[in-house]
Amino acid sequence: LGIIGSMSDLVSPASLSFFSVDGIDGHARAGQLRLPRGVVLTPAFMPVGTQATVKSLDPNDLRTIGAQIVLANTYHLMLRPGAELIEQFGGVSHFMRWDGPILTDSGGFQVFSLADNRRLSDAGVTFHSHLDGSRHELSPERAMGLQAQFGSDISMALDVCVGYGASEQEQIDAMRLTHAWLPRNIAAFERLVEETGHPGALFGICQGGFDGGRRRESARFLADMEVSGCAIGGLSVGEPKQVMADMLELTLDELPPGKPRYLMGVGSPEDLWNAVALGVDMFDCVLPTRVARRGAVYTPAGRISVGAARYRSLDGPIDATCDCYTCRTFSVAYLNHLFRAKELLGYRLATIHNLRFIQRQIEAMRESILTASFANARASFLAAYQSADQDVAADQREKFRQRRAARRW
RNA sequence: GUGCCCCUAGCUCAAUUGGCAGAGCACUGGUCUGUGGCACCAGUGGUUACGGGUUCGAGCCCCGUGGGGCACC
Repeated sequence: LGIIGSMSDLVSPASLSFFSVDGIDGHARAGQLRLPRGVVLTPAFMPVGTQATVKSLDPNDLRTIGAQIVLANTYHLMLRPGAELIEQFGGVSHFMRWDGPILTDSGGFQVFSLADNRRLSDAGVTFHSHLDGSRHELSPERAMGLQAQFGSDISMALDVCVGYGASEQEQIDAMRLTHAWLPRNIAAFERLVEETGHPGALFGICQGGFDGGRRRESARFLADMEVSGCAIGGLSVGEPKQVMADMLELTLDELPPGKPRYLMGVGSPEDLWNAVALGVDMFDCVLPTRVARRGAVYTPAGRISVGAARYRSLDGPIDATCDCYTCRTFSVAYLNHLFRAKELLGYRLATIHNLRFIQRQIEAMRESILTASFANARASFLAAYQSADQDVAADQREKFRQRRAARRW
């Protein structure tokens, strides 16, 4: 089949193993990740269920879509309903009746996105709840404890993320704290494994902002650490796509091939194809679910707004090649009606379609890697797929940033 | 029948002393990347009920017509 096989050793702990098969096309890899609650085939996309639910879907929907693992969020769940309650109910998986693996984000991203409301120190981060203003502290040790209470299959290290516009000093400080915290994340995690028998795995995160040298430095730092997987943080935070690709390539160059690489917060269909080509194994992103709730659905030709006037009376599915429940059952005209009427079913049907669309891309990538046809598959996808206008997106981001800054005064 | 009030974008309403006719919703297009998001960005849309008059200038003042509302006969 023209496959170059490479199998790395088990990466600790015993509950987690990873091996990958390198395709002959560039750096794309197909692999398998064993976790306490199941096996994840890579490349993998993790739907985001921040508050222990993928918005508008239930676990049956997720299974039908082909989701393998779901992401939940430490920051949100610690505030509501609280880690003690979730622990009483047997962890996030059992609480939400998703019997597959879950990954929990550490809250590091919220330190970034809630920037108005937090204070960083060497010890950790202090922030005020967006729900009731109450004060909370998050440290590497606490983040690990919470994620163990959540019963996470994969815990994420607490890191510090900065946006694209951040100053040189902010970028340096974020990396410094991320590095300082990583050994503490690991020590706390290992202590929990030993004391409570927590069966999950820990992924570390590298940062580095948008300086190539720092990106390499941070990736090398992470590469030497005793973690089960390596996450790339601080990308897809407002930078142009080429900048992200450049930073990603440098980073991957330094990461060990024997561990899964997780690109956090990505992405759009074209980003997934491009990042897999560079050697990424795992992704999560709110984009497919968020845009679905605004009536934007994916097709092989690009994203369309299903509520647009031109679809008012269109019969037939969103995408004739799609096998999802929505496409097999409903016309575009009906979806158009649901979005115009703001009916709840619209959110669910569009979310099902978008997640299935992404999952089918992921499956196509894996299949093409294993049959040594990834480069062709990627080229034909990208040739047909019209991606969203990045100039418009950047323009709007800038307007939003200015408005927010003005409000702050 | 008499008196008073009202008529401005598709809808609900602003418009300072007479001085560049606006907003929200709706409509049209777009954006969203480890989810403080049912959000955001932009755009179309006007003979200011109609006809006269005063004025450099009228949505605004005056006269008439039409339509609607309230009160009293």
